Amino acid sequence: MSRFEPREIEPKWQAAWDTAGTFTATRDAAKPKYYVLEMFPYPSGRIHMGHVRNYTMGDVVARYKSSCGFSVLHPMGWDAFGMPAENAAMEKGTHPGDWTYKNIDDMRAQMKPLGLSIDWSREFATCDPEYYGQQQAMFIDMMDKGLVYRKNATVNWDPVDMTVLANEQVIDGCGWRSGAPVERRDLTQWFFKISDFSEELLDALDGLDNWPDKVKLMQRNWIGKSRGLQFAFSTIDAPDGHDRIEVYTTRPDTLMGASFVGISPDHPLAKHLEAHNPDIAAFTAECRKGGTTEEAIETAEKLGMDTGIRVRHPFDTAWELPVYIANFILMDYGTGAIFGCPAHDQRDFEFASKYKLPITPVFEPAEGADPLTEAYVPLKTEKVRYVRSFAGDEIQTGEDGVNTAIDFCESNGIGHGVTKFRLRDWGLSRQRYWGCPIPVIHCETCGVVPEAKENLPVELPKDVTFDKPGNPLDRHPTWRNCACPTCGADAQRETDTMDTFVDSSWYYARFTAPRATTPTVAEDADYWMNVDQYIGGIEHAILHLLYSRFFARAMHLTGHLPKKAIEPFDALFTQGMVTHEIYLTRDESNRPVYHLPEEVEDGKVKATGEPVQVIPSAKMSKSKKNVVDPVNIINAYGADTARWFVLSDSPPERDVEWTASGAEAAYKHLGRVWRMAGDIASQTGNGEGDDELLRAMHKAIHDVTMGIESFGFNTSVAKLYALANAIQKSKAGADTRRQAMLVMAQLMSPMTPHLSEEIWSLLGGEGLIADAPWPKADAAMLVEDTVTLPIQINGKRRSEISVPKDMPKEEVEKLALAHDAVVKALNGGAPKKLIVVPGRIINVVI
RNA sequence: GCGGGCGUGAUGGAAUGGUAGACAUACCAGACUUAAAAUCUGUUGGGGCGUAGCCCCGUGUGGGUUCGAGUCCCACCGCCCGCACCA
Repeated sequence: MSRFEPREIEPKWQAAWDTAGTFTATRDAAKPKYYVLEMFPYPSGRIHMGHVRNYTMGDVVARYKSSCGFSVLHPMGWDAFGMPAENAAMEKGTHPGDWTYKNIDDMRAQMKPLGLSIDWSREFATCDPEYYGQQQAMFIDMMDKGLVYRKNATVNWDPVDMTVLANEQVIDGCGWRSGAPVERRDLTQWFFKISDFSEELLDALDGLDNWPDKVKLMQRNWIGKSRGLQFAFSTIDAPDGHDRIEVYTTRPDTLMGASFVGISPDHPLAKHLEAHNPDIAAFTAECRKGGTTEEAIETAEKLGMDTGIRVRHPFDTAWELPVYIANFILMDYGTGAIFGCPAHDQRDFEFASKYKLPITPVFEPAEGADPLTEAYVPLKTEKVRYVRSFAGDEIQTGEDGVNTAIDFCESNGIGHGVTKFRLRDWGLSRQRYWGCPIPVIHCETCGVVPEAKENLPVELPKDVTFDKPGNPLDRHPTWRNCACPTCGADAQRETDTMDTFVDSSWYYARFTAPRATTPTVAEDADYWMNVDQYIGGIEHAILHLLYSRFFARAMHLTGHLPKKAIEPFDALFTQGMVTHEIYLTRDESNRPVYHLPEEVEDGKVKATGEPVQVIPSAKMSKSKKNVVDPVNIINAYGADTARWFVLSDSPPERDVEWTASGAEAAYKHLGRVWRMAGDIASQTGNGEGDDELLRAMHKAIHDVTMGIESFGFNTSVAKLYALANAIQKSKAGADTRRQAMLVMAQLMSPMTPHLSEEIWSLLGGEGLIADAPWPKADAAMLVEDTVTLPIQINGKRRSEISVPKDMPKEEVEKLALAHDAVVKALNGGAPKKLIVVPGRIINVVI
């Protein structure tokens, strides 16, 4: 018997699948369909272990569903627009398109040896004009439906490079290349009206039964529906046109604890004041330093400046409150102005403490709370006694208090109750080259008009330079010039391109008809949509998934998707990352020097013998050099080993740490299975314990199937280890062992398809294992005749008894009470309580 | 800062509120071998005792609910993800 040689087996079976067209997805009215999709990759040029894990999981589902009789669609494409291509262009002088397509070729070549059951005939890249042209057509349709508009929005501005920076390019408030402190600047930008769908996107989450609760919860909080009071403070000594400051609050019940009014540095009043007051201008300029992310704003030191303006409290016109400009107030949420109640809001508390503003409690503090060191913030459901309530000193829950306050204010003519959402419209403009051009034309007479559909795609010009920062489309000599599609006069193209999230918000629909000359084709979309199982990283829990949900709705409104597809992903699974230890040594100046895993052996750098410091498990990243290249693993052990390893041990939703010993172990196990199959192939004759082995086999069918169905691939793998052990130990006859081995090969086939095909053909299975129907467990073989029940005394396990499976509860109780350990513990007395959970446990309470 | 998640032996992990540690890794011991590798077999949460057995402790920390908690609730600690221009 020769050795287990994946390098011989794997290409052979991949060729066999190709020849047979095993994975070509076809519309088949006679079969139920199943659409499994993994989040498509960005073509960085190298696949990494995270890809291997993601696509292997999808492949397990795809192959399993195919065996179960579904017509499966399992496609692959490339999320190909984005900044890295432009960065490469700047650094290496290559064109972003050339760089991207080269990377795609490289990655496809790295991916194919994995033996994924992908229908490669449907492959596309989002930077293909055939794809983004259809996206432009949809953009125009969305304009027609009023889902697109322009408005000013704030961007990160690098004052040295004179360019817009992505959040990622802002490091500690400074531009990543220039190092200059970033400023916030307003630009006119394109927006999708996702906020029209706030309520709908929120409510529809309830119907997504096969999405993780955590993702739905994150989306709910992101959409952020709230009920509150909007009202105005009247100002004293404020400039003309600012005699009122509109405020939105979700806690109007704390209005009697107001101690100041805060406005955003971008509030119209602040902007008016800074134009006339150099001190205020200096302060707001200070506030505008740093990046635009909410994180940067919220974690910055809380700064405030008294404007000198005062407002009157709505319930007591003699009560005056100061108006502060504060850097933590967002212009994007509510009205850009708040009232501060330091006694019951921690952030207001810290602000009031810093600027020596009064702290006035509205309700009695909680037991043990110290109002001098922190705010008392009751839960919505918590009952509180109001001591300074305008609506009566009552005990009620916080939520009731809010509603009472809104009612009271409305009936007294102070504002009105409103519902607000935190969700903002989707700004899709990017001042960059390598993206889908926004198909719009600026005409002096007609204004901003969409490009005519017959002129699509608006293709990116190839002749561009990246020798200076900024958008090359802006400085291209001719591309911008065009004729107005409405009046024919000379006009100019929009040079903003689309956010790459737009590209990834509808690719799932495009896979159903990837070569069509319309965005989708009705009958294909009808047949294949929705995606039955979507798999990807938890980092996409909010933005990508929310945008896709919005886009599917927009596509339905514009006639590109059926109604049923407005929630495009029926089931979602979020998988964890692949991590690895980090190895580092220090150079002469004590700076860290990172080492690749293959350069390290026994805690020492192979080349120098220098001992390494080991930092436990971290996300694989190039800069930390803790990456394992799947290509090396496949070359050394084969694809089946890599696939088996990433499915073993760790639950799919959790991070998995790559270890060399784990990969070695996976390889050894597959070799063992292969040898067992070889042994069985040459065996004949009868043995003993056939029934026992068959029971183990049926139990494995049941357990492995359950594991796959519930995304418990690690437990399926464990059950397959158990079955391998059972077959190995069994003395059963040759036919039975062969039968068990064939079933094991089938159960393993979604995970290790090449080895499974090899065993299948070796033991005389019919056709390809990929085409064989999934085995069914015989229910009769799963039932045990007797069960062992643990006996607990006062909740602690003390003994156990074996009873027939169907023994009535009363008889089990009798047996339990007669049991030695129980009799001894009772010491002649009677138990306080006797709990018998049939088939589970007995608990005697004394 | 805000939102979400996770935490179990030396290690990865298993466990519809019901025998904690399945299955693996590592270690140790044995078989085979001149030897090593490979392979096969077995042991292994910690502590204790009168050691065929029995007892105590044990799922990040501290409380709570329950006949019974790794699992549910509250607080805390640590780590991870997201925060709207990274993909």
